[in-house]
Amino acid sequence: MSLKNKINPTESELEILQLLWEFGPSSVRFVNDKQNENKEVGYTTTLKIMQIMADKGILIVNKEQRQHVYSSVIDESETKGNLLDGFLKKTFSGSAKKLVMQALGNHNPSKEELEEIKKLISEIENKSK
Amino acid sequence: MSLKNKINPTESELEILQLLWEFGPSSVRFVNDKQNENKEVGYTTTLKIMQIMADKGILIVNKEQRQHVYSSVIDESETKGNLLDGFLKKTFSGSAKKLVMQALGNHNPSKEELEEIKKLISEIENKSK
DNA sequence: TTCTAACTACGAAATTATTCGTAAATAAAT
DNA sequence: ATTTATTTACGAATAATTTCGTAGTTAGAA
Repeated sequence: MSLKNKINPTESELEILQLLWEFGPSSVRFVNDKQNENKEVGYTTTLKIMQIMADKGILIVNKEQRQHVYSSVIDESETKGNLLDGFLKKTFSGSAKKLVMQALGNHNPSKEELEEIKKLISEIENKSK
Repeated sequence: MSLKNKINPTESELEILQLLWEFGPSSVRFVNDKQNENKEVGYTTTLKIMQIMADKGILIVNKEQRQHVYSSVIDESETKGNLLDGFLKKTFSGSAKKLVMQALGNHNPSKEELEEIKKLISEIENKSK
């Protein structure tokens, strides 16, 4: 994909994407059940949004069975990268540093998390040598 | 402020807040001019949103002069922290680590940024000793 | 076969956020 | 003093997203 097709899922679209990324291709029923573990969401609401996503080309549908099976077409980390980018611009004037520092400062990361991050930093440093 | 008043500015509210945080108490005209350096925004649009924000208690207005002067009531880093929190939940299942790693991985931070982040990490590590 | 339950299709209502037009008030300029 | 420009007030139009009701269809159970 050469020219970026900047996909910006809405909030409820993202919610559904997260489930499809985690559990793979799923029926509306399955997705709706998962959503209802957290908060009440009407079945037809989930259906409608998944249909809209399919229209937009974010999902593809397999209609061979009566229970249609939906799968995500878009890549998880690419999409999250885009979302992060937008959030970064809007909230931290595009500075990853500011965001990272706010994230680290606010969230009391565990020793293990810090270790992983330090590891990642040295990897990045080594790559650019 | 004891019980969190979870303030969630919308996108255009945040845009205005950023300006008020940077430049301090300002008139609608000033804010609107700043906005128009980037993109066209109607004057009454800016006015309306700032009035709404004042209604919500996000801004306070000084009406002594004809040009009302608006100031932010909410704290910059607290608000950004809240926004980050929400974004984190929605997009990275609340894991600051995932987000930080995505941010660092995606944004080719400069050597200086990495240094600052490492410094911050050691500060956090020392604090918890 | 007939009844019932589950599913899709569809459109409209509700919600939230944003934009804009117009009127009224005030100050500044001529 | 009259005109002109700037500002606030207000409500309505627009837009985007989400929710929901209802009808029609299909599959499975009785």
